[in-house]
Amino acid sequence: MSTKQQVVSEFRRTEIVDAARSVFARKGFVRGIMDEIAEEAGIAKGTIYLYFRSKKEIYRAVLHHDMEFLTKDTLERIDAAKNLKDKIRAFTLARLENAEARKEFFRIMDTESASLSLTRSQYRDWLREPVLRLASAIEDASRRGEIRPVPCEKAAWIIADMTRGTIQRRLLGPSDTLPSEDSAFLLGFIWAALAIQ
Amino acid sequence: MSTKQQVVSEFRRTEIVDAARSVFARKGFVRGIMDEIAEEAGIAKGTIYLYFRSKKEIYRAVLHHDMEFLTKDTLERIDAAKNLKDKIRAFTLARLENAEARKEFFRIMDTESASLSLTRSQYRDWLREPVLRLASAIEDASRRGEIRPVPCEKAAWIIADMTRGTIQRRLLGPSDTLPSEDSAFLLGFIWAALAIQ
DNA sequence: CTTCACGATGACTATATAGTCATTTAAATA
DNA sequence: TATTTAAATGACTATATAGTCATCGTGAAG
Repeated sequence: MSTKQQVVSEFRRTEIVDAARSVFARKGFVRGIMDEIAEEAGIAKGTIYLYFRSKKEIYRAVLHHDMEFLTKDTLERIDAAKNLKDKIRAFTLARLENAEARKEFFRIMDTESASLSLTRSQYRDWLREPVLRLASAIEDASRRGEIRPVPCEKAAWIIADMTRGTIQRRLLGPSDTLPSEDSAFLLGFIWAALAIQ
Repeated sequence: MSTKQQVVSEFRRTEIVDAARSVFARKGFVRGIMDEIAEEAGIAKGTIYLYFRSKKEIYRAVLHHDMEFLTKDTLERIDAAKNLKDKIRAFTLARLENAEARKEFFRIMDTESASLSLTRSQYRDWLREPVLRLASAIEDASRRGEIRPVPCEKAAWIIADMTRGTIQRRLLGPSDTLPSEDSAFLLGFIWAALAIQ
């Protein structure tokens, strides 16, 4: 296959995935119908099936692409931070800012679930890596006596819970706070819980 | 309408709601089909439509009934507790224990979402009342100087977030901890964050 | 015992939509 | 330019399932 064809093919796939993301965010998996995705992508329905086997495959492509990015970004930011406090801030801020920049994707994650075997438990799998990274940072800090001793994995998970909840509340309506403000509040709460004294 | 008929009618409705809860918990709203609900209830499909207008109405009946109970139970337990610490424990424990006792319902809440206009934002509406009750308890304690000053509503919401996340983790697989243990961990974390010093 | 009333039934209909494929259109090649 | 090859199209098919309704069965009333 020539390079040019590959480029065109990749372009079509991206077009379709973008349209699908928009439609799924508005309607969910079941009510997001192929005709609408085709219309939004500006192509005929049959064309979609030249690039994807099924509706499920498109859905997976959307989630996989966006999750890959989010996970990568979160991990990089955690790793770039030097101390635990900054790593926690990095985690929350990465999630909050990405949610702001990619509302459609987060709306799918927030809203959608059971439509496929995918998603809810799949979501946890994606989340696991960043959370475990946070957990080991907590463990290190705990061992060094920088924070009080806590079950590090449990602590990491509830940090993720608070962050997700905050994001969901932001998605519900136009929020009057910046991601950085929400992140600061979370960090304040979490750090108070972890700090010695 | 005679009392006897009312009793029979109420019995049928309960039968149907119970079957529907079980089916929806396993399959979700879309894939939970009426034939299966009828079979599980041990009646013909047509009979269902003598007691409910539509599939949506059954779904709503399930959620409404169970949510009503959960909200009531949570509020009662919060109100029964005297001090803030006990109120927070009451909140988390009420949710965790109910999740344990009514896995099917919580599985619907956890899993399902976009299928209807209902559910995700509906869920927040139901949650709001207990959370606000918690928020005002936090405000009282804060004013009395029993805890350090915090934005009470935000704090209440993230307590709810942590609780929900913990429940969802429990639902994913058989958990090796008791609800009371998870509640204790959450309370320890939260109290450390709120306590003075 | 016969008739009536009404809840129960399940085969059937109406509808929505994922996925197909014969045909058309455009691009590449000779 | 003519021919071949591939991509794009959208009307169509196949299927799933929510909801209907003519019919049946049963218990109560007369």
